[in-house]
Amino acid sequence: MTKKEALLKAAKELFGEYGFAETTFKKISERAGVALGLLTHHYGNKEKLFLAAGMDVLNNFLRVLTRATSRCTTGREGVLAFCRAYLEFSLDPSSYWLVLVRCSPYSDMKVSEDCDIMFRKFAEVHLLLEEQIRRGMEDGTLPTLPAAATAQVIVALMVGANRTRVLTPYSYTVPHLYEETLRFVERAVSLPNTSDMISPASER
Amino acid sequence: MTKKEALLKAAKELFGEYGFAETTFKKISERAGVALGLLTHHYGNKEKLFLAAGMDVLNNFLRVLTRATSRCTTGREGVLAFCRAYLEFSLDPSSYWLVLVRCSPYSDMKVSEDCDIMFRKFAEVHLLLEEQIRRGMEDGTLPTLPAAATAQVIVALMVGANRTRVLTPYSYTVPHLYEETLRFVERAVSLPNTSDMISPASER
DNA sequence: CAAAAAAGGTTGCGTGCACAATCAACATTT
DNA sequence: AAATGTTGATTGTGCACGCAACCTTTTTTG
Repeated sequence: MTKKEALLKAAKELFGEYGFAETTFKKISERAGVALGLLTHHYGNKEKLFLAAGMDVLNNFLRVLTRATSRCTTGREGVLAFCRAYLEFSLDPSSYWLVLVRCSPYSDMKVSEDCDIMFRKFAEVHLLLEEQIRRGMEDGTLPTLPAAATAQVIVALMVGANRTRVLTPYSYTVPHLYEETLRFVERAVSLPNTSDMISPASER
Repeated sequence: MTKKEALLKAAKELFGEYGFAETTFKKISERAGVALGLLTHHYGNKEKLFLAAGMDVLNNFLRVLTRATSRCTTGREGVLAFCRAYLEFSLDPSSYWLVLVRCSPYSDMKVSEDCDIMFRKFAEVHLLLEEQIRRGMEDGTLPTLPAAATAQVIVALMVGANRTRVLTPYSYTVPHLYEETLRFVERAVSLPNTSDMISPASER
């Protein structure tokens, strides 16, 4: 591992633990075991460093989601696989997901122009889910829905469930929040079962 | 308005605009039009000031939610009124909702023991929704659901939808996100309509 | 190939600034 | 005359970032 990589790793750890404002150059360089000056040399300034860390996490995230959905045979399965992969990723410590929860252009940091590439990346996440929804409407596993809006609602639910789980003290959270979240999505995108006794015949 | 109140108002404005870290004593006292020293005199330190601001917002929030749900005649209506009131409150600039979105023990700030009263207040919000769900299961307007978990999921959806709407640049958000969010909830808590052609007779 | 030179990586101390919090003096109210 | 409210200059701290010196690797050149 090069020193540049060690710095990025340390940055991901610390941004996730302490948030943007409370993470200092000193802490990062110490945890990475390199000289303080290397930070500005490699990454310019603190904001750019954060951007590098955040984009790294986001790229892995998108890769995982893409892989998870590509394995599904129906649109409905794709949607549920998307949600499952989202929540699973956020629980994996090695994903450094906390970086995006704690800092991010969403709360802590002032949104600069550079941040736009993060939003664009997030837009790709939405688009991926949107595709699954469209697919589900075509293959008949999902009801007729406004695809883009529904995708955004589902992602919003993932965001909220994740924040609740990760940032709220344990004693205030319900035991099986994620499982219940998935069931909630399933119900919200279930087919109207008016033709309950007809459709089972359509199995191949 | 006393100077103490002016300070709290300015604090709510600025915490919401800039977040905790980027809001300074100087900015606050200038916007409030009072001397800098009054801040520590009245509120002790920055964290306590934030706590005062956040709790003020939270108390109004809980009051609004309570009023909105108390007017409903069924549990299902209560749940939907809760959601509508939640989202509406978050859009009202005079509610200073952004304080809780931008700072909050959820992201920016380090969680101290003092923050616990905020979590307890939030727990009351969950409890309020949970009551509506229980009521709906009793009066038959909602299906059988795990009340506490479902309440937490719905609040999570509110959190996420709100963050998407408020923190994401306009160009990346879908036009009617909130309306679609409400429809999503309606579908997720709808009664199984297996007895579609029987129940319409049960109208009074 | 060796010597020289350039380029890039690495060091940690120095600098200047922005900030939270203090404080002593002054004003107003009780 | 005591208590409480109000002032803003001052203080000390912690920080991001600059910088000059040093080390290591690659490139150039006779």
